[in-house]
Amino acid sequence: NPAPANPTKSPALNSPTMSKQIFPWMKESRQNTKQKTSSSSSGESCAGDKSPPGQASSKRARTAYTSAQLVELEKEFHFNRYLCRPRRVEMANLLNLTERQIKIWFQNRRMKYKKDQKGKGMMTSSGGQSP
Amino acid sequence: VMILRSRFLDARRKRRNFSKQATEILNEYFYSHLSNPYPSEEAKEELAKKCSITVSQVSNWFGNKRIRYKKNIGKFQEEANLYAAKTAVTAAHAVAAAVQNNQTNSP
DNA sequence: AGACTATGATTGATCGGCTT
DNA sequence: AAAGCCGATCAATCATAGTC
Repeated sequence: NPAPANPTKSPALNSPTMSKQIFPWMKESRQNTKQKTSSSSSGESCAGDKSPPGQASSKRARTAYTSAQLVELEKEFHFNRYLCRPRRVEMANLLNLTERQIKIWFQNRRMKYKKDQKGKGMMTSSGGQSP
Repeated sequence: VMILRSRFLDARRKRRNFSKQATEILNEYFYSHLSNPYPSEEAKEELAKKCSITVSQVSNWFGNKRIRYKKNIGKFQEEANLYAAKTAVTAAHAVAAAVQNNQTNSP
């Protein structure tokens, strides 16, 4: 989003009651930045991508994965941090999720793993307290 | 489906609110950069240090703040004005100091 | 004490950039 | 050219802390 050239660089806002604008980041609710002239289902290579009843928006509702699904995914992640294509297809069918969802889950899981590793690893010499 | 889906695997329990000063610092940054409240990695690190929290927590804070702010701008109007005025005063002091400094060692 | 709101954290999913 | 990965962000949701 080309930010509209900001004419007023540093205004000396004196009065405490004003200065509220609607900057670009406050708008657009995602999934809109790229308006191709024509609308079409995003090129998905995953089979089984059910289009929402009817049509309209691709609300991509936040699907809540079941604990069973998460357990399987977690188990697989412990085995391989990365998934090969065949295995992904297998899991997609097994867990009733799309290949895309499996792929995304592993990506997010890797990020989480990395973040966790960051937090650990630096303990001076103090133990945890517990009131 | 599967209500009470986990109960475990959820380590988000035992949360503690940030100190008043920390929130103060974060809000100061947020409102003084309202046109683009996306601190760089370096800025996040600096904020994290000043607030005595982690960089992730700084990221979470800005993420939540942005979403909640845009979701209901009106609700934050008061807060926005408060911090806008605060930073204006700070800026005024800076300018005053600069001017004085300029006068003392000028041609 | 209980309902309601504020707030930090988690996570499924998207966007843009870069690599293979 | 297409597919995958990464890093950052979004947006919905969870669970708890604070307020009245």
